Amino acid sequence: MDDHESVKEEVNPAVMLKNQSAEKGANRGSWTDEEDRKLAEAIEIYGPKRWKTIASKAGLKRCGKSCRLRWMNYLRPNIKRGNISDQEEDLIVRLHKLLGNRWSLIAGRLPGRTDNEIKNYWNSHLSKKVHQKEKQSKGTAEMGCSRIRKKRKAMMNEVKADRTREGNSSSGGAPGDSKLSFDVDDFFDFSNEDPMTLEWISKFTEMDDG
DNA sequence: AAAGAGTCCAACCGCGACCAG
DNA sequence: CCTGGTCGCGGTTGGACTCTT
Repeated sequence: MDDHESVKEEVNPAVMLKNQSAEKGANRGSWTDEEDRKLAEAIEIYGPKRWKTIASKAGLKRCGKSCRLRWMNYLRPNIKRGNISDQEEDLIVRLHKLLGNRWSLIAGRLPGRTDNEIKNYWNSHLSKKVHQKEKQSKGTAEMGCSRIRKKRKAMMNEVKADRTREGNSSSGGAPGDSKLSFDVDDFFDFSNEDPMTLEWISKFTEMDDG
């Protein structure tokens, strides 16, 4: 397994600087093609689970976590990279309004996109955009749409109940993470909706501006 | 052309949740 | 029920790249 290590040194010297402070024996920093290949092969055999096993079986001096991240954000099949469309961007903004920084949930609604990519995209593009927009369009919210109200109310009640149930047990964790009794997947499942009915999301989120 | 500033994005870290023993 | 191992998530970092002066 010395192969990829030497490759790494050649390929990315900057990484080695980082590695100097890293724990002994573990590779860190950017992944090489060789490492990617080994990881992909191991996942083909063992499946995208048991990351620690995969890391060792693949002969990678990486932790399981790192392998998982690499797979999820880069090597996974059907992954879309870059070129986030206006439609996708719009959806991200709306979902962020509803969900906050729940990047994995948001990513789940955007096929082929990763939470990391969306998070990065938000931090570098959208957060500024949205802030500007918010300043511009203050006080233009309007009410309407009973479906929105129903869903919103149901959601808020659940969140509220969930929080009191939990008390103040956790300090830093995502609030009510995946514990909502309504099915988030169902809630945001737009697959059976025609584009026109997606309007309700739009109205839903607009209500928050008021 | 060079230097500095700003932006992007891959990867790491820490924490909480989950699960098997 | 408790404990240790593992996984998944969100926040953060820092090197690479691009733009501006």
